[in-house]
Amino acid sequence: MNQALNFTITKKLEGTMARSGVISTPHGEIKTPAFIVGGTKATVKTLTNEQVIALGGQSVLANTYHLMLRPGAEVMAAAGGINKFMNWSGPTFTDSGGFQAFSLGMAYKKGIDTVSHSEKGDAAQAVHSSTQLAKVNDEGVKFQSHINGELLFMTPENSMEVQHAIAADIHMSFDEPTSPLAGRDYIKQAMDRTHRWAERSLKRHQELNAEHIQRGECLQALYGIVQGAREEDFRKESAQFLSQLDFDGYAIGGVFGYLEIPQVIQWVNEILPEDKPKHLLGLGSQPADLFLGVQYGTDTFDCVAPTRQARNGALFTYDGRINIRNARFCSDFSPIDSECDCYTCQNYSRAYINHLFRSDEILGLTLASIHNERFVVRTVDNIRDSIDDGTFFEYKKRFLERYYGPEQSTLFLD
RNA sequence: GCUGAGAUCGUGUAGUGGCAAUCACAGGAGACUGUAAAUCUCCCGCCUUACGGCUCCGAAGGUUCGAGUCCUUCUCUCAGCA
Repeated sequence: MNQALNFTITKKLEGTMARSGVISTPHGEIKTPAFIVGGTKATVKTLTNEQVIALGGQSVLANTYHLMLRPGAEVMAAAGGINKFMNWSGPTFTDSGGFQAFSLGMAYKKGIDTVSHSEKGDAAQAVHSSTQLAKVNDEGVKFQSHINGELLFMTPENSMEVQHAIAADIHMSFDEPTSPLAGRDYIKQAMDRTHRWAERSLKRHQELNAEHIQRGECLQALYGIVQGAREEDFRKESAQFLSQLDFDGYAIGGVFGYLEIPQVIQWVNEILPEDKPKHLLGLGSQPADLFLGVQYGTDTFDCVAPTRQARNGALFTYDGRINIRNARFCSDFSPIDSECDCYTCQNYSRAYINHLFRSDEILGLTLASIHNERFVVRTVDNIRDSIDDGTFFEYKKRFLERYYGPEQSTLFLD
């Protein structure tokens, strides 16, 4: 294919921004909407690729910052790219490392989560913190490695160079997400910087793709990242700015939760080119994210929460989330969810998984991860089907009312 | 039987004359959204929504202004010797 990426919309859901489609990459297709599996360090934590495929994972997303630190860009290049390195044959994404400017910067050890509107704990002191491992300036982000303290400097250019060494199918431009505590002045400053970095990312990306052509290699794709926090004018400005640049797709970044999804995503998706794929960065820790994201035009999601929460014992059921460690599951021999088709639910009981967690047995982490990841992957797959057969709103209502209960679910039903 | 060492929260411990309850484990619950994360937070003698109140260092006495701590006796445990 002489194009890095091809996106075909197969069905639009009337009266909404939702659509189903197919993203074609050199490593295969992604049927969208799709949940992209978190594979930060070129591994889906606790799972083999066979398990990821069995739970329906179409594509994985790795992280440039992490792989740059270890094993390093040279090893990734020498391995022949991430697909060969981790033995994954399907489509892949890499995040640019921009998010670590936030998670290792303003948010580092400060109890700032990606959703809250106000500080909790000692977050108020974050602004004056000297413990943060990332500092941003116009040129790039100065990181102190969270592994060994080594100093490194990431720029849009070297993020792209490392991403091309990793050689995923779809890259992200280098960006700066802002803290939920940031004021409008800083949000604007970071957004403008993100725009300049988008131009620099794109330029370096195009140079690197030209080299791929010369060597007869596959082209790689690049998404531009929209920022602007929860500010309507900034979000629209950001979408407008990035629309004029020749990206293969767009990602919506920043830190917000499901309550802001309808507004934030609608603002930008009404402006971004309709025929390009849209990725919602870091959202999908719970069903409301998925339904709202798709309804307002999201084609792909990635989120580490399903696997992280699984490792910490928080498991999805159609009736809401449970903590499998709770005493009440010690002698509960039913599956995590009796309607779930995952390997774990087909073969193991709540009591057994409770025992594995209490005993610190690593199989528990794997079984829990299979379940949670299958739950979100299947939910997005079912959402796609509901777009194709026109039953999206019925499905959404039935799912969310049961999951959140009649009162809370009214927050997402319109 | 003799000698010695011990007995503090469910368990193992810290505390060696001055408001008892440190640390760990076990236990109870919660959080987690582009992974710093098999992590973090809270509770964990009794009562109390909370504020706070009441207990409590094997048992009983004693010394002392004051004892988990010092003394006496007893009970139990462990080790060694018979």
